[in-house]
Amino acid sequence: MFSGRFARHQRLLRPAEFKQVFERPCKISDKHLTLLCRQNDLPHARLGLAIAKKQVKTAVARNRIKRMSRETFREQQTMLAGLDIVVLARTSAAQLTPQELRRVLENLWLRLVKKCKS
RNA sequence: GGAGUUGGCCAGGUAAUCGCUGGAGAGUUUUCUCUCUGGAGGAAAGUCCGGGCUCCAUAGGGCAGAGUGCCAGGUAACGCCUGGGCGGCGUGAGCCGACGGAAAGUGCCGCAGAAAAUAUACCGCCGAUGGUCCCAUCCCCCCCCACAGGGGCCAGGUAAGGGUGAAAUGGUGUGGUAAGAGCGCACCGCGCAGCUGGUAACAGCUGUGGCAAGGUAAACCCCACUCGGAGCAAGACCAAAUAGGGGAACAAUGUGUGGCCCACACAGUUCCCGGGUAGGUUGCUUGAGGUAUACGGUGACGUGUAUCCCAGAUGAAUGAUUAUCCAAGACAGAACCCGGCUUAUAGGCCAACUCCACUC
Repeated sequence: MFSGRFARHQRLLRPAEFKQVFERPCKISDKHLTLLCRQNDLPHARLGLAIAKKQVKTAVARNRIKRMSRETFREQQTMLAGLDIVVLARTSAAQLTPQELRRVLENLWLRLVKKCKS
């Protein structure tokens, strides 16, 4: 499959970093997920996950969304370079199968690049 | 073979590629790269109990509050487990039970029912006894003596019966009576006493008492026993930036008090100290540990020996894709750690036992 890593510096780690993205976001969403993004001054992209317990009840479903987000991010990261992205889940996201989730995410990444890179 | 009961176990497999993360080693000694090796559960869940650990509080005792509640044992401890007793359910293997006290007191008991705690009213039964009235019979001039039927009403007797109800003042039978009643008796039940068995809960037997006047304590309550509070965001350590605190040194420095020096106060520069925020480290996985085996015990479990190290993340790792096999994959994701309980769960496997049918 794809080569491509997902190391520590490619994640949003601190509350302050999340706050930056939430403040002036470029927003993309469908009925399952919402993506927020913002330009950073780095040569690579960074991903943050904010899957609320209130929206997605079981830990298994939360993990599934997080893992799939990371995985698809890892595959698409070259075209996302220079962006800080936060993924938010809605209630319906818990019902998706892994295959559906993958399709939804890949679609969203493409829309995100179109909108926010320009 | 079918139906079932109990206990235990498993929880998709294999291969390739690309990732995440703990540890060890090497290179590089910011940090990254490479190699090897480990990486969710039976419930990790609910947070309902119990304990370890940490900090705080604490002479001792009482009250309040909460919990537990047949007996014995196991355990670090428990509301858990094991064995036993009693009661209930099942043809049976087995299963279920907050299972102390209602002659300390208070409260409550819908509907139905005569009546729901008061031994009495009501309906009903009887009317022997006492009173009264009527009819029949007998006698008749009157008196005395003997014999004497049926019925109504009243006084009164009665707790047997009254289709109800979860529950109605022991049950069944028999004697007894005007009708009845533990009023008497037999058996069963209950209370009390003794003896026997058992560590005990309790059981059995014998004797004795006519039986003492519902239920509810998961209603208050009484009795016995147990319990200090908060939780790993506990707690310990390191520690920027900024502001402020204390101390020391510096000086021909400035301002104020003063006529001036000295001195004092506030500023200045440098250094040190303690508190402490962001952030980081630690607590953090070797433990009431697992596996095997021997011995003790009905068993829960205990003791000895050997052997193994088996997740430790911190925006939070354990995944993705492809191929393939089959019976086509349920519930579900560690967050300081253990022991339980409860709840969710596609299926599959093993052992012991029970009932039914059939064959020999």
